Amino acid sequence: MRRDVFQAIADPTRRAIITLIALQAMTPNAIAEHFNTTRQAVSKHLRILTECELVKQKQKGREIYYQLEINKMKEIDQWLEQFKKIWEQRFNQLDNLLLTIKKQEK
Amino acid sequence: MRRDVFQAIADPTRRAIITLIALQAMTPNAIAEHFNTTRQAVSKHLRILTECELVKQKQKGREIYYQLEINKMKEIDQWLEQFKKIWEQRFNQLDNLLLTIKKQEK
DNA sequence: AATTTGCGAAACTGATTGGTTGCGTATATA
DNA sequence: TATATACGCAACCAATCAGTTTCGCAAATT
Repeated sequence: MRRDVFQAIADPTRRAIITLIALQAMTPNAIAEHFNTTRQAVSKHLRILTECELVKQKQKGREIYYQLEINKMKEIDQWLEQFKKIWEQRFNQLDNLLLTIKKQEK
Repeated sequence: MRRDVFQAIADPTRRAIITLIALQAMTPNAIAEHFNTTRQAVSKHLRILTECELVKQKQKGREIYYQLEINKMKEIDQWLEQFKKIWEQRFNQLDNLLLTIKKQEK
């Protein structure tokens, strides 16, 4: 089963959860109250986020706090790196890609 | 139906296609030859990529070249911005988030 | 000790997805 | 003009997914 960071952030609810717990670890119930959804639904999202190591659990009595593994978010940034090179290059210099396409078009 | 950039890059094949056409516009057949898949499968991915405006078509006779809309990739970067602030802050200063959690733990 | 609360896990369901096959159309070539 | 090629689109199928319901367990409260 594919379960990586990109799969994790594909879902808007999961992105909202990530943003929510980025600054403050929270329990599934607390997260669910922020959206219009049930604890179980949130719990499922959290499981996916945990599986791909975007989120970490912290047991505190019978409560479980979920906190963002911010370092994992860097993976997305690293993947974007290759495109950043392209768009920065375009900003600074002649647009080589368009030139290539123009040539193909004769 | 949710069809945004994040949904688009969730699929590994689509990420590969994006990387492939980033520097060089290509036809569906040419793309398919790069992977072990059929033109139709690639075509479906391209349709999704087109729908969320990550990719643009360029008709050239009976061939259709697909080219990456690199500007759209910036949207992902913009979303990451909020987390970049956090991880840079952590690198430079005291880790406020962990402090908060520690406090919660008494 | 009994009840409530917070939670994960499993079972189920309807929606969505990725991929294949087949068809129709337009361009190129013979 | 007949054939081959490049392609999009629609139909189909098996796999997966998101969300709900139900259950059981463990910690907290009474």
